[in-house]
Amino acid sequence: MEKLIKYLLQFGQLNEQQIELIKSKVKERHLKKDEYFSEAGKIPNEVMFLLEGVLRVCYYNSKGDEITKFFVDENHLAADLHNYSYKTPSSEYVQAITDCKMLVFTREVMEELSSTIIIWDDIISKVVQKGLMEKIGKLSPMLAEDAATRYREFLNRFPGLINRIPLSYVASFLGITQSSLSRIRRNT
Amino acid sequence: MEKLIKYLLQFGQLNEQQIELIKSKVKERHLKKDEYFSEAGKIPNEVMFLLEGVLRVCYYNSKGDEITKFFVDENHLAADLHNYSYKTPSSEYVQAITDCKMLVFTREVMEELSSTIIIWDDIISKVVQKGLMEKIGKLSPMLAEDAATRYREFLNRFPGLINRIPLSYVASFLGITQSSLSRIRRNT
DNA sequence: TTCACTTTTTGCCATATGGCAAATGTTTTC
DNA sequence: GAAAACATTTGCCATATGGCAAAAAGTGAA
Repeated sequence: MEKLIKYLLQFGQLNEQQIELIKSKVKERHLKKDEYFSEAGKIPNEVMFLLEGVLRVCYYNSKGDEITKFFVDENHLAADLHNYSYKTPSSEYVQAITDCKMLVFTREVMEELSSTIIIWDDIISKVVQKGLMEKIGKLSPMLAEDAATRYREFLNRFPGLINRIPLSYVASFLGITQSSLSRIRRNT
Repeated sequence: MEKLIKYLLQFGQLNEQQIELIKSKVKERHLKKDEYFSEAGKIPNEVMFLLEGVLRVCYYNSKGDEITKFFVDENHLAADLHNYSYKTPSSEYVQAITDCKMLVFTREVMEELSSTIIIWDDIISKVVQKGLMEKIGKLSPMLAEDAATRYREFLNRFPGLINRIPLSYVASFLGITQSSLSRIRRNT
């Protein structure tokens, strides 16, 4: 829980009372490997801060292949922001790749914190902005490189992840097949 | 100028006086085709709202090829947010692809508006958030598709752009060579 | 340890894309 | 309108990646 508070304090000041309020509202949740945090087709009503473990965000592409769109690692806030905001059904699902421990804010809690803590919306919007910029930073250089370079980029941008998750997920994130990734790894 | 105000009002209320202040501070700028809005290596000190024309955001990848990272079209706010915020030199440059008309906020103006208009930061942060989400929406599905599908996606996501810009830029945005793009277009 | 199961690597060949240079088409300039 | 400059397409062949199936390696349970 302290991790979350420390994280939030980077983005704005909170007094003791506010911190206590946040702590009292947020719920801890555990997911086993392969369990789902959220499913496609449902309206996302939660925002989550990942304490331990790794998640993947997935969808099905036009060929019907399951694609790993993004990985979420520790100490990051995660939500399907677009669909959370507009209350529209998500087209992606979020699955635990390893056992996970997370803190969950329901929509009600978010709204309550928003109306109680004057600076809450401001903090969240900074958190979101930073998260989105990081995400773009990770995605954007991917397109213009060949697969081997994208793999090296992945190793740099998600350090430590490679040994914790199946290669098939990494391959689909990189936009190549698992066998191609395997061949790339051989020559590295 | 009205376009800008209309755009901003989507994100928050502004009274007449505030609108006049904004209008008085913002500067209109024109760029001819191929002129630069900003250059790599410099700290970005401006935020811009594109009224007319198309811009491209570019950088050089690891092989030294010039890559078009993104296109900016009309009625969008654009800035190298990360480097603007942290006052670090940009690694990308922004070039007009067609003649452009834009409204420019200097850093001083942004700061002045921020301290004068109570809701300014809030509006800007919403604008930025929406812009980042749109950008991710355009980038993210790109990796998992083959080049022909990416091209069709491009046509959908940037309607009307294809006839206004050189194919070489589109090719580098799609992560393929110009000749491959040409072959894809032949079979469409 | 052995067995069943999952993950990763490999082989084989098909297809997609790259690289380069020439040909063709288009736009600009004088 | 002709020449020059630029943009796009095409041909040729090399290389990268895909698709599929089998082999190999790794993992966990009994």
